Amino acid sequence: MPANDHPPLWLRPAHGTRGPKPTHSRRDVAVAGIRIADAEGLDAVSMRRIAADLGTGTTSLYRYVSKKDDVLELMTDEVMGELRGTVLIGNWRSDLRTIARLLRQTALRHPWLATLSSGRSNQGPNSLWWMELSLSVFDGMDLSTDDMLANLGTLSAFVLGHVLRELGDQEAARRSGLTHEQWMKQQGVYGPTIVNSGLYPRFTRVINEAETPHAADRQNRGFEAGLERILDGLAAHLPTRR
Amino acid sequence: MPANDHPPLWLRPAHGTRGPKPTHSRRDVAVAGIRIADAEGLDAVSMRRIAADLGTGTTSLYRYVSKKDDVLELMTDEVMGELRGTVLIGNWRSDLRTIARLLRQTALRHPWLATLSSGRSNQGPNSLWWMELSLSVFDGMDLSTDDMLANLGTLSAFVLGHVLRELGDQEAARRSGLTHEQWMKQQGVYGPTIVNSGLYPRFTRVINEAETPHAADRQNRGFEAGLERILDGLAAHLPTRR
DNA sequence: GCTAACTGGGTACAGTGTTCGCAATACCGA
DNA sequence: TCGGTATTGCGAACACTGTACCCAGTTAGC
Repeated sequence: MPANDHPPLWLRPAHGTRGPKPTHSRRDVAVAGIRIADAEGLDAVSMRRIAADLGTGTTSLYRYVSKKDDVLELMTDEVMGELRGTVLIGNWRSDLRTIARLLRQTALRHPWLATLSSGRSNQGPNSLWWMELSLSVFDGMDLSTDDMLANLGTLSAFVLGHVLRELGDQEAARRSGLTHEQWMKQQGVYGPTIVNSGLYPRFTRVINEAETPHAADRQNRGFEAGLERILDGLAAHLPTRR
Repeated sequence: MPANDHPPLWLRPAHGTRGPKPTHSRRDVAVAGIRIADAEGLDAVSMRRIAADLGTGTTSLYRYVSKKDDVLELMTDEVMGELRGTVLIGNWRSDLRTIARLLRQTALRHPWLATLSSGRSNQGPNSLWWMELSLSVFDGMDLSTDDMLANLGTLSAFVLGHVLRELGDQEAARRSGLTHEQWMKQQGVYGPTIVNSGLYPRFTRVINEAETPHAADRQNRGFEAGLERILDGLAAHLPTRR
C-alpha cells in the first residue's frame, strides 16, 4: 500500500488560522486555470503560467494546492458549478435527456473538460451535487443502486465518448485549416492514398459522400440520435412509468 | 491556415533510398513504446527512454518520426493490429457485440490506448482496416453513410467512455492501495465527510450499498448490460433483418 | 569516382513540476 | 502586551521533458 504522501485535496482546509491571510483563494487558482485552458488549451496551463496570471510567485501556488493534479481537480469542480440551478421536471426520460445535453454543452464550452474527467472522478462539492441530482432522476422508481449506476454510467459514457470524438474532429479540422467537409474529403492529403489503394472500399464511400448538406450540425444530430437510441435502450429495462 | 511544418506521418516514406540502411524500423519504435507504456504507464514513454531501450541515441529517433505524437500514433496503430483476423458472422447485432467486446478487451490490455484514441482518430493501416471491418457490418442493409457512422459512433462512444471510467476506477483503487469495495466504502477517507454532511442522501446510499457481492466483475456486467441496451436502441431504428 | 541524399547522435535550449529553505507576517496563549 | 509559532510568499535549484541544429560517416545513383 503506497501511502499517499499528500492528503486528498477536499479534506485539507483551504488555509490555516494562524499566519497571514492568503492573498488569493483556491477559487482564484481554479478560475485562472480555466481562463488559460479555455483560451489556449490545457497544455498552456502550467504552474508558472497560472502564477504569472495571478501576479504571484510560482511556488506560492503550492500553499493552495499540493500538486498540479489538484489544480485540475479544482478547475473541473469549478466548471461543474455552472450546472447548479439545473431543475428537473420529474420524468426520467426527459430528465436524463436534459442531463446529457447539459453535460455535453458544458464539455464543449470547455474543450479540456472531457479530457480531464475521462480518468479520475471528481469529489468536489459541485461534482457531488451533480451526482446527487443525477441520482434523483430515479427517485420513486424501485431500482437497486447498481441499476441506477449502470443506467447513469451508460448514459455518461456515451456523452463522454461522443464529446471526445467531437473535440478530436474539431481539432483535427482546425489544425489543418480546413472545414469539416474539406477535411473529410481529402483526409489531410492522405485521402487519395486511401482511396487509390483500393483496400478500403467502404471507407472510401464514406469519404466521397462526406459532403452532405448542413453538415455543420451533423454532430448535433448525431448526438441527439444516439441519445434517443440510448434512452430507448434504457426504457426497455426500466419500470414503465413515473 | 497554419501550414503544417511536418507532413503527415503515414504519407512520408519510412526511410529514403540513398543513404545507409536504418538500424531500426518504425515498428521497432512503436513496439518499444508499447512495452514501456504497458509496463510503466504512458508517462514513462519519453523519447530518451525509448531510445535507451532501443540502444540508440535519443535524437536518432527523429529519423523515424518527426514528433512524439507520431510515436503515439504508431503505437496506437500497432496495437490495433492485434485485431486483425477478427471474423464476423454476418449478423449485425452479433457482429457489433463482437466489435465492442474486442475493442474493450484491447483497451483494457493496453490501459493507455483509450486515453490516446480519445482525441484524434488514427489513420494507420491497421486502424483503417478496423474501420473498414466495422463498416462491413452494415453490408446489405440499406443505410446511408451518415446512419452507419451514427450507429458506429454511438457504439464506440459508449465503449470508449466505459473503458475510460473502468481504467479511472482501477487507477484510483490502485493508487490508494484499496480494493474497489474498500475504496467505495470510504472514498479515500473522504466518504465520512460526504455522508456526515447530509447534503447527498442518494450518493450516501450508493456508498453504503457499494459492498454487493461479486463486485469484482461488476464492470463486466455493467459493460454487457449497457452494451445490450445500446444494441436494443439501435435495433429500434434499423431495418429488421439481414 | 563524385555528388547528393541519408543516418546516427551529441549539444543546447526553453520549458516543465516540485522540494527546500528562509524572511516576513499575524494569530494565540500567557 | 509580548513572545512563540503556525502560516504565507517566494527565489533557487534539481531532474526531467521535446526537439532544433549541427556535423561526421555511409551509401546509392549518375
